[in-house]
Amino acid sequence: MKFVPPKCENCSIKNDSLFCLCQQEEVQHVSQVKTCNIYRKGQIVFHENAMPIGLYCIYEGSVKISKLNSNGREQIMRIAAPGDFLGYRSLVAHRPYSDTAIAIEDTTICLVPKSEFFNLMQNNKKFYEALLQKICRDADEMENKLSNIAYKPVRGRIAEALLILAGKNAHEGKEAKLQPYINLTREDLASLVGTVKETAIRTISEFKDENLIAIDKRRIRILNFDKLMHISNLYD
Amino acid sequence: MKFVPPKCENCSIKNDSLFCLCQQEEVQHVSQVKTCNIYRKGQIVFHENAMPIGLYCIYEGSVKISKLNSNGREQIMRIAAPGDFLGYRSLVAHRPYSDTAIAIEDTTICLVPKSEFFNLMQNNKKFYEALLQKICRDADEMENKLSNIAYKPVRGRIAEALLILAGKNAHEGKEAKLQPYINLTREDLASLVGTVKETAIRTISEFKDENLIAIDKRRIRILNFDKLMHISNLYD
DNA sequence: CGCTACATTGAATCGAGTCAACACGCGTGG
DNA sequence: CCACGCGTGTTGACTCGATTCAATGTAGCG
Repeated sequence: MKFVPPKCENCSIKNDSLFCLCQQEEVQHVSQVKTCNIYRKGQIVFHENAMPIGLYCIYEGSVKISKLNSNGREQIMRIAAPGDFLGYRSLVAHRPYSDTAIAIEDTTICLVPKSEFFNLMQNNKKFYEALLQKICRDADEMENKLSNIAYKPVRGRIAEALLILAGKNAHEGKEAKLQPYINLTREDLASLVGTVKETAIRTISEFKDENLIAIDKRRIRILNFDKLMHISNLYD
Repeated sequence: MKFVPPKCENCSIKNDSLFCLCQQEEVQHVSQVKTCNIYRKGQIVFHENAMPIGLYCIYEGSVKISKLNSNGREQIMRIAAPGDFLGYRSLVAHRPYSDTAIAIEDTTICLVPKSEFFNLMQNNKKFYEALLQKICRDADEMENKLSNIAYKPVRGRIAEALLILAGKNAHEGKEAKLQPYINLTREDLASLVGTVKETAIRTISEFKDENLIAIDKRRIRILNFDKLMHISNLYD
């Protein structure tokens, strides 16, 4: 679905993205060659094994990056929010996507063509290095997540996930903007921490009973960050 | 402990490493500025949170790259073999190590100083790109491992780990050299797949009973690759 | 209004972790 | 040369967190 987007140079989330490292004229050029789409809730942005055609940049909404295993179960790697790039790793490595990206609400996403992306990489050293460092940081986060799933009980993993989701949009150096509430299905939340819907629900109920979170209209709002933080660091 | 190593240009595992992308004179220069150490079994090569001082390249032996969680439990991320580089991600990102590297047998490792490494990165585009792609691939592998630990039962994870360990030294495009046998402690094997010693041992015994592997002197030799492959792809 | 997607709760089951005891092999020192 | 200790491997019994299965509730929407 087509959509008339703002110009990149005026884009409200430009400074939340890596584009904040680009020159005015670079951003203007990106703006000219980009395309912009609305993806409805549940719609696929790109699919595992497909070859990348460009760099996706989320303008509004959110996207889950996940992997389907041969069991048919979904493992969500991360939730991407406005200002986040998608698929840069596959793009940089000239490889097919290793994950699938699916909109979890109606989401507006811009697509910067591959060629333009590589132009930026080659001509803007800062941009290149920031990207490289982002990739390294991604790998580190993945390692942490791995270690967590292996050893941290579900209760701690859910607590951690809630904190991370609430603290979305924390970008390089900038203070995290806190989201007022978390709006993921229980199923997605479960898949994000590597468990099943029912277990996630039970844990959430516990948290509610303990007054750590509030639930209105299925959406989760965090009441007690400190306590959740503590639970998230407990190992049994 | 000091050790007189071969010159890099004559090093037998040069072509198993990313140095195969370097010019003769580049390799010679690396050889002049590198230092070489023997690490005894159990000795730490570098420690989580320390700042990198250079690039480690394994000449002989093997090293486990792991993370200690606050629970005191170790999660092994990967086992590195001759020709593998260590710590490049932290080096590239100018960040402290996110893991600890420990020799799991007596191991000879060369250290290329940071400055020399960055020289190579800047002057040799091929080397740079190969490194970048390696980092991307690492992240992909980590994702797979994550998804596995979340959903694959221990039996499948052990089967997979055995296959990977047996197929070490598979480098870009080259055919994997098969290791005759796997020589990890049960504890390390357990930590690699995210379980405990006892469970790993039980699974290994099962495999032995099913004639999928043989054990002599504690070391594991794979007898039936296909069947193990099949088990590794089973999800319950 | 009724369909559909999502959320919730209970009961039964099971995979895997924990605890404890013991076996084996190897190197050191008496 | 043997005894001892230590690191590692092995096995059994018990426990428990988490998944599975099944039934039911609730909200939003055409």
